[in-house]
Amino acid sequence: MEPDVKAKYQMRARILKAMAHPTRLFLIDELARGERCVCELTAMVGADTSTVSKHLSVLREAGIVSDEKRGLMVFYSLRVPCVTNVFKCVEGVLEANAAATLSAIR
Amino acid sequence: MEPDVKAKYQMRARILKAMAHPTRLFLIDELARGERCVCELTAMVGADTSTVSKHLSVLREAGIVSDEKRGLMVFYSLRVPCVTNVFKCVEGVLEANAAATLSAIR
DNA sequence: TGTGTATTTGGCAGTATAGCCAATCACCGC
DNA sequence: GCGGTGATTGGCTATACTGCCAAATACACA
Repeated sequence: MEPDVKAKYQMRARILKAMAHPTRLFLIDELARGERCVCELTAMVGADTSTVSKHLSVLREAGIVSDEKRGLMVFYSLRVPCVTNVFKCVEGVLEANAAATLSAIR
Repeated sequence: MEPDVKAKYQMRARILKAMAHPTRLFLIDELARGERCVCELTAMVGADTSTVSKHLSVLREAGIVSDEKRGLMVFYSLRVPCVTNVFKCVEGVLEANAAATLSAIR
């Protein structure tokens, strides 16, 4: 693989890696519904504030979400709407897997 | 997060995690063009055969690719075509990032 | 049966990631 | 300015991933 091609796939992988975590997928899904502050998200996730904050910063550094400080609170929102399309595909894989398992049993 | 909701996101994350690696993205992209044997892919990637084989098994276990042995060689192919749609979204994020960087400079 | 080729598996060392706690920073109201 | 609240950062340990080498497996053909 040539260096420039490799760089291209590294950039793509960086984005996907940022998404590839259960908590971060949940955060994306929730932010697809509208902006949320860290406190709300922390309550939903049920983990330490610092943990959620770090997950959000991973998503921010990947350019998937953006943050905006208003008073004491920081509000996060989805920056790229199509991210939810990724979910459709992922669920397509899951369905295909389920179908394959089903036909294997039969 | 309730256990069943958590499980849902863990499954999704498993699929994305399988994709989130430069070499594996390259393999997916190449397999989108048609089936390839391990030897071909190894030559293209330029890594050890064992390394490529392990990457392929990660994709297989996630249900993204399927393998078929014919003679000495094993041919891999994309099992779910929509995976390439994910790329479009990822590139959308990359473009948005680039645009943001650009406007920051100006 | 034996040799050679294609692929997988086991094992190891280096690196990265996750999640908690503690400490710090940023901002508001008093 | 001061205390209080929301969020981020630093640091630590446990866990997972990567990529190579070496060994094992699977198959074809002589």
